[in-house]
Amino acid sequence: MKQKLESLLLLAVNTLKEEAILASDLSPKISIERARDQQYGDFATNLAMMLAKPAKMNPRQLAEKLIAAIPSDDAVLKVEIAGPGFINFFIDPNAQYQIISHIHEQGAKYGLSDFGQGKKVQVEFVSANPTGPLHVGHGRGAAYGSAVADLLSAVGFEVEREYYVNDAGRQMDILATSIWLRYLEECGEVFTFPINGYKGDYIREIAVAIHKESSNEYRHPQELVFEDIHLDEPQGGDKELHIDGLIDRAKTLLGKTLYRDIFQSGLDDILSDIRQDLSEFGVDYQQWFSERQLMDDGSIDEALKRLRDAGHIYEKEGALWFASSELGDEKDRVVVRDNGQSTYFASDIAYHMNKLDRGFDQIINIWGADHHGYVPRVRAAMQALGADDKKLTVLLVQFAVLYRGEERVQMSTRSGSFVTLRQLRQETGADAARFFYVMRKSEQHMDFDLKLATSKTNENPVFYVQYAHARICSVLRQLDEKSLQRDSALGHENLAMLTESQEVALLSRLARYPEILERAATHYEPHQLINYLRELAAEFHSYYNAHQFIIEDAKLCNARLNLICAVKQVLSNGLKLLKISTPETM
RNA sequence: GCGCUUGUAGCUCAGCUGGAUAGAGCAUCGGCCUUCUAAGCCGAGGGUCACAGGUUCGACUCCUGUCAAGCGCACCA
Repeated sequence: MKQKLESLLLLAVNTLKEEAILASDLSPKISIERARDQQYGDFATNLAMMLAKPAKMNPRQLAEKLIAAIPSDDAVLKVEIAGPGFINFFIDPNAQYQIISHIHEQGAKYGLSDFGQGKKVQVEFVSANPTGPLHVGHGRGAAYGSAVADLLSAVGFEVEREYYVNDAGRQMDILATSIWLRYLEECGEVFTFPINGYKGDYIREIAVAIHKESSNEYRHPQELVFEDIHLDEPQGGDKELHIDGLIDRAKTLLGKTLYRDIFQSGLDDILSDIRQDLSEFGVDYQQWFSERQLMDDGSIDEALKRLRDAGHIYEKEGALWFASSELGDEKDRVVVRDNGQSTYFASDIAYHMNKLDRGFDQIINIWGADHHGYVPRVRAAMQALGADDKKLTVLLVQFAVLYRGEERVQMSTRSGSFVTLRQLRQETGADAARFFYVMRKSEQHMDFDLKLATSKTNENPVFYVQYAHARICSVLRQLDEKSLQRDSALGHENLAMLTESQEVALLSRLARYPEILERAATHYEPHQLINYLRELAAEFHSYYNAHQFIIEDAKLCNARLNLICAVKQVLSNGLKLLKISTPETM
């Protein structure tokens, strides 16, 4: 419909050009909007106001001439000038009714499009370090990332969802060492657990499992373990030196193979937990990409070689530096430390090189907002690798600040004191959790009140939308109970009887769904879909309270049933896209 | 100090590429169940869109500055 109006307006503009009212070199961008209010018709354009200046005319006068030049069309009932010079279009309701049969024909496919033309898009999200279970902070990234991916795929992009597994580096060594120490405690060794170790219960569980399987294979007396280790912080030492000493001790006492065993069982255990957690949350990945693989298969060396060949690498103070400041970063970055170890950033360069090599048209990284300072250096790396950094989109998700009522909840993975995503799901249900996370713009700071979200009663808008769906199902059940049959053909013939204000509003709302999907997808804003569903539900509830559907007049009854079935279909399509359930009773 | 993000009703937030009288939910107040689920509906009150300039026919929206909040400025990941 929008396109139709656009072409009509274009014809009008051309006519005015021929009449020399408008300069012939003028090629205005015609924009058609949905009218905000029914009194302004269905669609509106600001074209006259845009052209007023170049045409040196009063906008309203120009609007009159434009309207006169618009060819008549069956679908357009009338065209009006309003306000400072808006041109409002009133669409023939008969044209609007078609949307209902269209929705019934399309069913679950209604709203999907091939807008993306099969372009390959990779969405990488969550990618939390596998050092512990996901907490509620990761939940937002998970819900947002998967919603963005699902939206893109709904509008015709070929989407690959990926989790980057940081299975290398110091944090993982701390994890392995923490597990080993807990294991030693299981064996009966007595010592003070390092302040910088991971203290969560899950560490002990992993240790217990290892102990059960292998008994004392990894055991060493604590005197040997702690001999000559730098003191921990409470003893007046340095917690970082203390833990690093213990890591080295674990590696030497255990040897490469046994240390790797512990490391690996910790990683496997936690990663499979994360995988299951996400899957239960409706988040599934096509790819789990290992950082260690990049190190092992020489990708990092290859990436650094490419940077060096392109002249972006130099040596200083025993370390290798990437000259990222020449490419928009605020300073240069170390890629290989003076001890010969490559940095996390070096892995990331290799990782993005790998992404580029896989031939994606678009790479989307979803990061926590605390990583925003990291964006320029990754862009710099992409440019240095000879790639177009426009292929990269980084979407930042602000942290959800947790409250329990008025009180702010402090969280730390290290100390093991945090609310896990799993706990949240169990308390609120996955539906409410997803809805809540995605309801807000991603870059908006978000207060997540656990008390509110876990209070299962009212207040949670997810119920509002689901309730609309359940109500429609209930109406259809009533038909059965009254031994009535829905006659959709009869309804179809009588759609023109739908003239109540709520009915007209619903028709226009239903027709908007595909536009909303496209906009939500291309702007990476799933909350727009949520808002749409809330509005659709609100209009339905309003309709429900104002009018009866199951009535004596079979024609009107079936017309209304066709309408609410279309509403049910769209609610269902939208909720399913967001991986939120569509209950038939509540 | 520099950078990124944010600032809209008492609270939590929407506001589509700049458009017509800035909207919802919660909270407050008043109505609606002998009729398809009251987890609902109808109505009322509540706003200097942080502040000050600028661009524009038109600014919550774009630009500049100020103020405030969060985050980031490692040879950590």
